Amino acid sequence: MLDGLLSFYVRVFEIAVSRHLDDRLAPLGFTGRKGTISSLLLIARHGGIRATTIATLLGIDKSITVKTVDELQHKKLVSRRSAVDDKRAQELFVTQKGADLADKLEKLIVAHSDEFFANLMTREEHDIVVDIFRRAFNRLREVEQ
Amino acid sequence: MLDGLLSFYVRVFEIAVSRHLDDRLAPLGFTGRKGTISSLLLIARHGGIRATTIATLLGIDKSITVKTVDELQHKKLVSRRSAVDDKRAQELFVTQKGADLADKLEKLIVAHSDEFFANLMTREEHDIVVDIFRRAFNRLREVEQ
DNA sequence: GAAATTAGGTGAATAATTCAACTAATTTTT
DNA sequence: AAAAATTAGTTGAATTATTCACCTAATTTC
Repeated sequence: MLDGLLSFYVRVFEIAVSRHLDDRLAPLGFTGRKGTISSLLLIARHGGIRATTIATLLGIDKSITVKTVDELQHKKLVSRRSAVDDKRAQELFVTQKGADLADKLEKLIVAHSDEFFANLMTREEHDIVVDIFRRAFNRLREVEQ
Repeated sequence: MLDGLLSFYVRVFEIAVSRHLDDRLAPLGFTGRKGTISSLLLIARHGGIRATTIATLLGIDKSITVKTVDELQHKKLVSRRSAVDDKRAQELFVTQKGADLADKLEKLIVAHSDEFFANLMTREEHDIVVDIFRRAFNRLREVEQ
């Protein structure tokens, strides 16, 4: 019944994978709302990215992004700089501390994701799913424009 | 960076697919917390299922399940009946009204899931992913026992 | 039969999300 | 070029969801 439903699996795995990541992160004392890590990594890799871009990329409300960035800035991981070409816009950059943490987190998260799914599917299956999802994700972002 | 991460895609698609379902459900005036629909469908298809089973299946806290069932019962969609073999346990059943709603919802959700992903991947890709996830899901539930 | 575990449940604390509203900057219209 | 509409970021309140510790009663385990 819920058996052939991709939406169901996406939900269930989201819950399970989040829990797994929390377990991995707990020893590091890292805390933060759900989109915090994704946001930090996005800023680390795309210096100058804007809050709105993060919001549309992750599919969340922009007010959440603002709160997330506030948090990251308060921890001195991220800085805001107003854009020269648009004084409304704030460009986001990681600090050195933020860059270091992003590197650490990225390694940890790649390991976590691989480990979590390694128990559940073969490497080939994993790569097939990633490939399909990657293209689907790109299409999703096009559609939502 | 987040690019090859299955955990990332699972999260992003969970957000997007939930939103899509909410849009589809809104006209029907159906409201309920996140696991409400999954719970109702599980009870409809597996009459006599217990709250704890739902909780472990969906990977959520049992207190959430209790609240969800309270809600469903209050709407006269579900009834509790204490099990003969274990007086602590409550077996869950749908009422006629619950069964009707479950049928309606199931059709709607299958349509929603198919429609959502049809825009993002081919039918073959969809079926490949479902197949992999189905087996992964079964393994996940084994592991968690 | 005592001790430990399990099912269901409660309620308070915490966290996350939504939403409407606001300012200031920018773009579009007229 | 002034007026109108839109956009980026932000705030705060209301709502919703989740976690957690704890409780009772029933059942197992020892």
